[in-house]
Formats: sequence, C-alpha cells, structure tokens
Amino acid sequence: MSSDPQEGFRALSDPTRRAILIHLSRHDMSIGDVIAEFDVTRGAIKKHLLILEQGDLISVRTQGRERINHLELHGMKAVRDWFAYFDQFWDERLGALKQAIENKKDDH
Amino acid sequence: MSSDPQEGFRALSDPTRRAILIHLSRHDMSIGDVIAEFDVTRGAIKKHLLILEQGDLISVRTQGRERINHLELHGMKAVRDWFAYFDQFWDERLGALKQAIENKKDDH
DNA sequence: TTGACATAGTACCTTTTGGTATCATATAAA
DNA sequence: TTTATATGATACCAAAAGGTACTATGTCAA
Repeated sequence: MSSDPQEGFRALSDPTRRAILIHLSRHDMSIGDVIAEFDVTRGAIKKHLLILEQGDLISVRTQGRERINHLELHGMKAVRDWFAYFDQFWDERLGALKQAIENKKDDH
Repeated sequence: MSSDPQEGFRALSDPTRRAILIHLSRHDMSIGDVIAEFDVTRGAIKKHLLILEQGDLISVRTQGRERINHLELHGMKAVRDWFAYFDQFWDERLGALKQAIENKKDDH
C-alpha cells in the first residue's frame, strides 16, 4: 500500500535539504533562487535537489532556461505512513487527534 | 520549544535502525536480542543503537551484565513536530487520521 | 575462583555523502 | 549572431557512515 520510505527518510536527514523544503513550501523556486538562500555552491545545491527529487519530496519542471522546483508531498506521505505505526505508543498525540476529529464532527 | 530534530532524522535514515525501533516497540530487548534479529555483527548493531540513543529514540539501562534497550519517543516527537508544519499542505491527511481513530474505537 | 557469557572498545576497511572547481550546453537578450 | 545568463555534467576531495575483526572488561554461575 504505502511505498518504501527509505528515499524520503534519506532526503530528510540533511538540514540543508529540510530548509530547502521549507522555502519551497512558500513558493516554487528556480535552482538559482534556492542557491541564493544558502552559502554553498551550485553543485552542492544541485545534488540536494536531486536527492529531494529521488525521495519524491519535490518535482522539477523546465520553464525556458530555468528549472522550477516544486514541493511534492508524495514522499512525505510515505514517511508519515511509517510514523503512523508509532501513534499507538503516543498517548498525548492520540488524545489531541481524537479531539481534533470530534471538533471536526461538530462542524457538520 | 521543540528540540532540534537533526539527530532524530539522522537516526531514522537507516533501514536497519528503523527495523530496530519496530522490534523495540513490541518489547524491550538486550543488545544480544537485537543482534539475533539481524544479519550483521555486534559492532554494527552497537553503533546503530548508539545513534538511536543520540537521537533520543531509545534509552538504555543496565540490568546485571545485560544492557536493555527501550523505545523512547522523545526524539520521535521532535521529528513529528517538524513534520507538523507540512500538515497545512496536506488535505488528504485528516481523512486518514479519522479512519485510524475509528479503527481504534473498534478495538474496545 | 575459575570459566562462560554479555557487552565495551579499538583499529581498520570500503562506500557514501556533502562539498568544491571546472568545463559544457541551452536559452534569452542586445 | 554574439553575449550574458541559467543550468548540466564531470572529476576530485575530505569526512562520515556502515561494516568487520579482534581485544578487553565486567558479571553470573558452578
């Protein structure tokens, strides 16, 4: 059912890549835009973007001579699904979720 | 408020370590118990357990000549908290959670 | 107290990772 | 059609990761 989270976990294990995801959550960015936000070379950023793409956390489309990076949550879902297993051991969270859903019910 | 998830993400990026966490979720295990479940040497497992401990995903207590490993969700919480930011981009999520809680209800 | 058992620690090896620098290619603009 | 811009690709490097083998230490049991 849920795909292998390995590439997603791998992609998320680096702080620069997580920061890139936060940026992309605000708006799509060209590679140049991303580079401007960090103090590393183009080569390094290019590799990070590739790993994020392999983890299905971003997608890339060509627009003229630019390459636009876009947040893609498919890989994130695989990771979240793996996490979901541990919810049963996490009382605090379950209570909060239950309440959230009770509240949701009231909206109808 | 929420602590740095880096060590947690790092610990979760390896499939063997994730598998160890699943095992520990069922019951505490000595290092020897963990080794018996995998096809690698004691040294390798020892390193994995150390990294899990650094990520606050497990705790270890001494019991006689054994060292008992126990699932510890503090590090997991740091990781989940980081994830929470992305919930706003994920519509689908609420439906899945609702279902999870419905299933939980049936167990009672 | 001696032997077996459970784990710790160290040294070492290979592959991966995160990074750089440099060169090549494609596209937009003058 | 040059020229500047945006990106791709390759080779290279140091450090980290994942693994092994071997030795040392602490503890239970006969």
